[in-house]
Amino acid sequence: MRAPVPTQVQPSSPLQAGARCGDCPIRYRAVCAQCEGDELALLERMKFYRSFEAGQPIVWEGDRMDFVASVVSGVATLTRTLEDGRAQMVGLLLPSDFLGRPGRDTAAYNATAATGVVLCCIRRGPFDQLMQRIPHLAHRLLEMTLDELDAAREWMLLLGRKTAREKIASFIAIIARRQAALQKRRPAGRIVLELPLTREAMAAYLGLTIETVSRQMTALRRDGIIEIVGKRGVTLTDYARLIAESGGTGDDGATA
Amino acid sequence: MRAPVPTQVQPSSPLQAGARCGDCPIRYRAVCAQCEGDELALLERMKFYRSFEAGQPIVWEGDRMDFVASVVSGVATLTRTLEDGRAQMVGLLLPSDFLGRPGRDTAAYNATAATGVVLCCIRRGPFDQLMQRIPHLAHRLLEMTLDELDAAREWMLLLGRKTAREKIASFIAIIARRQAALQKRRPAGRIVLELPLTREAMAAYLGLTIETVSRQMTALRRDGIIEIVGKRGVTLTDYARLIAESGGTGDDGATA
DNA sequence: CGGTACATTGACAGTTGTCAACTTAAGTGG
DNA sequence: CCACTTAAGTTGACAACTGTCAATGTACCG
Repeated sequence: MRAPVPTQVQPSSPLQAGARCGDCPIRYRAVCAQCEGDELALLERMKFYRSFEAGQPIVWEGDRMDFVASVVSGVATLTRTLEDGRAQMVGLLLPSDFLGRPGRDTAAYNATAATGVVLCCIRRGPFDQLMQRIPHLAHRLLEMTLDELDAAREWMLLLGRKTAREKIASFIAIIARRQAALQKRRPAGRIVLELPLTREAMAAYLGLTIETVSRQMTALRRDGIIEIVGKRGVTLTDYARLIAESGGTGDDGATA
Repeated sequence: MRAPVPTQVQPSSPLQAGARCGDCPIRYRAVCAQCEGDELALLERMKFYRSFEAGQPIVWEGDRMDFVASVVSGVATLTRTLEDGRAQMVGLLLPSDFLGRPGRDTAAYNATAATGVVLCCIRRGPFDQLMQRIPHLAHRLLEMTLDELDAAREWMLLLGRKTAREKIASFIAIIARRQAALQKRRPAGRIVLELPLTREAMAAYLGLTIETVSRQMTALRRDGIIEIVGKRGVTLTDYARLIAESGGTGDDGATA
């Protein structure tokens, strides 16, 4: 969760600095999805990119946050912490997901780059104004927020009622579905995956300890449900079997 | 969770059928809060009330839902269920909270009246159109949805990381805060409460069993943190002491 | 080819769930 | 108004699951 290497890269990106919105990989899924023409041009002038290495903090709970952002690539996590240090992940941000809250100037969560992450940022003040002027923006953000709320509720079901084994199976299924969606396929049969989270982050996601995550991964492997490749690699022998282990209600509920 | 008595009251209300929006108790907190004049008049013509007795289902997961609604009075719950019947509450709707999702025609959750409930309803089709025409509506709904998302994330922290004792203390604190807020006070010192949920519903809220809820309530009483009155009554001897038992991060995170 | 962070495994303890019996609060009808 | 009925809540004994603490193993970096 902490910067793994002292390589303190400053989070301003040289890469794709001048990339056109039209070429953006998240063009039709992000908060700007419904914007066209003038609206998009406005956004295009205001946007700037920031990059983060795996493990780097993006913002810390309580910090001033003077921008909002869309995840362009990579995976970021939102985490909430109890006074004594117990931490629970409360958001998993994938490409096109939105970070920050319009009208709020301090971060409510710890945001961390789980993998290398590129954000498309806009200063909060100007963005708040755009929200007033461009109904498409507000409308799309509402839609995305409602989706996130659905996902959070699915996640609550997992946290409150699933066993450790079901939690692990559910998590792997979520990653499998997401990966299939990127390739515009339905998940089925044998699937090769790369988990975007460490065991520690998985534990934070699932409300478990690292050790329990590890043991249940081993148990699923022993039972022939999955194969484990390196630290991050997982191969499903049969997607349907994994789903059967996940405790049901596995419709989709994954996004955020 | 099921209708406690066979008194099958049909959920159409005789009460306040013609109540004016101007007199509405949730006028300045509900989705219509920012509407005035013409906008409010539009809503006023379209609204209708429905009442439910404690224990009655409002809508069932997968059912067609042809209206959206605001809770005018009482408490409703949203619940998600696993195939084998394990149930987790995922939403607690208090007066002014919104029920239903614009643009979605089937319910995603089981909604149940925890107490007697009055809903102010609008048919979904017309409401969706109003969302386009009245920016205030969409703006307020976004704001409310973002608040609900925050609350859901606080709830996830509770579900994933708090002990049974902390969960109970947190829940009582949430109810105490809400009640204090209604009376425009800060919660402090000795407080007399009525819990709006049965032990079963509390268990569903907290990701526990009834028995564990009961045991922890007893433990808090034995330790002098609370007094238990009838089935629903609780008296806090000292709000600060309760908070100390709740595991921290008790800022607010309660609403939905 | 090490070094190091990450991951796995084991032994044990503690918390919560399960099953069952019992108690109490509240509502109903005599 | 009280006894009765019934659902809701409590308590106990025990089992199971997950967490804790500690040691060991192993991918992946330079």
